[in-house]
Amino acid sequence: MSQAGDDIMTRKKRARVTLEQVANHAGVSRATASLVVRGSPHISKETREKVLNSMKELGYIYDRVAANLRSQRSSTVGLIITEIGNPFFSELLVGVHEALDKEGYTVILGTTFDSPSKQDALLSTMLEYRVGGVIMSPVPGCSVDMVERLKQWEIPVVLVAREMPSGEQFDYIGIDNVAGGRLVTEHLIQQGHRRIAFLGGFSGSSAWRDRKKGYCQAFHQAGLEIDESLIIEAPATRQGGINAIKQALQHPNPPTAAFGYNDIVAFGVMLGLKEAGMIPGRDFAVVGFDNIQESSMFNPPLTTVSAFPQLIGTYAADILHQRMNGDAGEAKRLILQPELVVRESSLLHSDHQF
Amino acid sequence: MSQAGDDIMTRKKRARVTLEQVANHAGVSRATASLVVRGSPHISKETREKVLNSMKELGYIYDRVAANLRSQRSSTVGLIITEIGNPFFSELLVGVHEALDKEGYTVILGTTFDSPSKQDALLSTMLEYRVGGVIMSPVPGCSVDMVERLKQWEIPVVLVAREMPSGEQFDYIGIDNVAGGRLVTEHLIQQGHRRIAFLGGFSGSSAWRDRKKGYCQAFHQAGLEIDESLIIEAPATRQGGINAIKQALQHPNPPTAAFGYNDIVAFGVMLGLKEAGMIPGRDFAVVGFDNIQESSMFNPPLTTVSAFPQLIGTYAADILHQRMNGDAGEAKRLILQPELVVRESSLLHSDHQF
DNA sequence: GTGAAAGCGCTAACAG
DNA sequence: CTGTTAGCGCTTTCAC
Repeated sequence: MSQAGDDIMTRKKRARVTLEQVANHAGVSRATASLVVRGSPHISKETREKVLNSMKELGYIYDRVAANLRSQRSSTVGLIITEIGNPFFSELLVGVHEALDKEGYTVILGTTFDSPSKQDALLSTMLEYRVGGVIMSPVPGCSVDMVERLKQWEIPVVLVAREMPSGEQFDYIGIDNVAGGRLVTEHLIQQGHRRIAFLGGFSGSSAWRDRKKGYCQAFHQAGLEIDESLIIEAPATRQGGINAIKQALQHPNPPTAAFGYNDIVAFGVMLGLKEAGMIPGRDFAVVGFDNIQESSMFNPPLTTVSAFPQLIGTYAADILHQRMNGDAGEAKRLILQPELVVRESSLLHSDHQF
Repeated sequence: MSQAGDDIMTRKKRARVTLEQVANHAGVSRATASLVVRGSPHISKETREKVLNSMKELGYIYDRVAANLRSQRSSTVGLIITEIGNPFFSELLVGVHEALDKEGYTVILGTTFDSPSKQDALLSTMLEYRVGGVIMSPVPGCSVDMVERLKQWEIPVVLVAREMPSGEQFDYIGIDNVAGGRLVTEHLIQQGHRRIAFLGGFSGSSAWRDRKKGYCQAFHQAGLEIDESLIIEAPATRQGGINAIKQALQHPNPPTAAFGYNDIVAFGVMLGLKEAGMIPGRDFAVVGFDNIQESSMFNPPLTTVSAFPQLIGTYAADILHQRMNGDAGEAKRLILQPELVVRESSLLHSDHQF
């Protein structure tokens, strides 16, 4: 449960200056010095300056660990994401970090790599470090048990980007994946496509299920039938996209367009097409999901749907901040509406620059 | 110096189970329970199990904050980078985080956005949180003073990617920017270019100065003269690249090729060229630096130099780990050799796929 | 092998 | 406004 593991620790040899030493040096009590450190207004100017001088002179360093222990508070928050490598999450991280930083919180980072046991371990660690709150993107198929433990200790939890089964009790910020899936698929149908593959990602994730739902809705609304064999699960990576499109192309009645679970998959799909001698955006339409920065820079530029990761992060941080300040209202749900961004990868009639 | 700021804190209402309660429940002393928690081998099997059962039953959570306070150790490390938005740093973060995680450390994250005062504040915060070590990429023009404070408290510091003036006392991991700059420039010269702009970045950063040095070396070795007016400083962003190339194109004797300070700048340069009606890779050669993931996906694919950010992160974490375990040897310098990656953006004679 | 007592550096509650 | 006293939850001697 704890495993101190002596080898991972560092012992400080030179003792720090303590508040007591500062107090002695300044000729006041520890309590007074403490008040000065914390900027209390009930301190006379002279005393304050005396103490501040002593602090400077002795090279005093405030010990937040001790202070937090005594006061039973915390100004750290945990951020748990699945993968920093994915730009969607690194942009989300930017939003969270920037907002929390502004409010004076310190961020402890954890990545699960989609492993439930890793996620549990991270949540434990965060509990052990007495974080004041947690922002997390749960791993697919994650059980509420562990996360409920946090709730039990009145540590607010804000979920981002992915929902959790029966996680209605938690605040959630995400985008409308159903609407996003529908937007993308409607666009492709409007471009004349009838056989549209849905590639990459796994059905374990709520985002996948919702995007697929939107995909299906668009088909139904257009009065078209869905060919389940064009829905191919694969890791949400570039390689996953490459493999998925290759499989799709071997279909006896192959698709003419593909909806990648996210932009990374879509990149893979385009690379796979090129390897197969096809030109994405001319011979085959591709769309993605997320609108990460590089999607506009790909060759050809990728049609996709904006998922506003940074904004999600900012909102999540704001809500967490409110919760940590005592807001005990009902669980909030903030669902951003995605926006279709049409680029060349899905416009087969267009001429490319190259 | 501390500014507790009541509003950023959260008070826990429900008290945690303490080790004392576990000890009582199990009918042993606090000290014994503590030994069990830490997996001491000097405990009888029965006692251990009794205690472990009580822990489970009561829902005990180890309090690392209290433990660290008492034992004067720390298993947290601080990671300070300039910007998470830049893929170079997010890949570096991946390397650091993965390696530290494996060793059981917890990472506190900070970003400076290249602001020296922000960097100082972050270092203070990390000190206040009693981090056991710090990995940082110093802001340009950063003074050693603040960082020396850490050294003074025997908190090991490992510098990554950027050096610090008179920072020889610190471990440093980075790439050979001089060699990288030379590689890139030699390549362009070999392609027949004589007027090569060096765009983006600021001379305040050691990486900039070194890359420029390499650029100059290549010119000298080829017996060519350098035109200082083709060296244009600008923010190391896409927009910076756009602006810099526009300025360069207005030169009475404009360049035929550009070396972007990093890949992001190079992307901007290519976008700027397109806006000016030129086609990068056909009318104008562009190379970057870093070889971030998206450089292979750009249109056209970008010639660049691999800077191995993730590897740098991994090495930095390893060295820090050694330091935190008492390795007090001389400051280490690990300089990775960059590798030229030739792609279409610099091969004017090649035919593109589009 | 286990227990008793002391104390890490700080803040809280109350006096004055 | 400032000082006194107690104690956060844990680890560390040092007994036995």
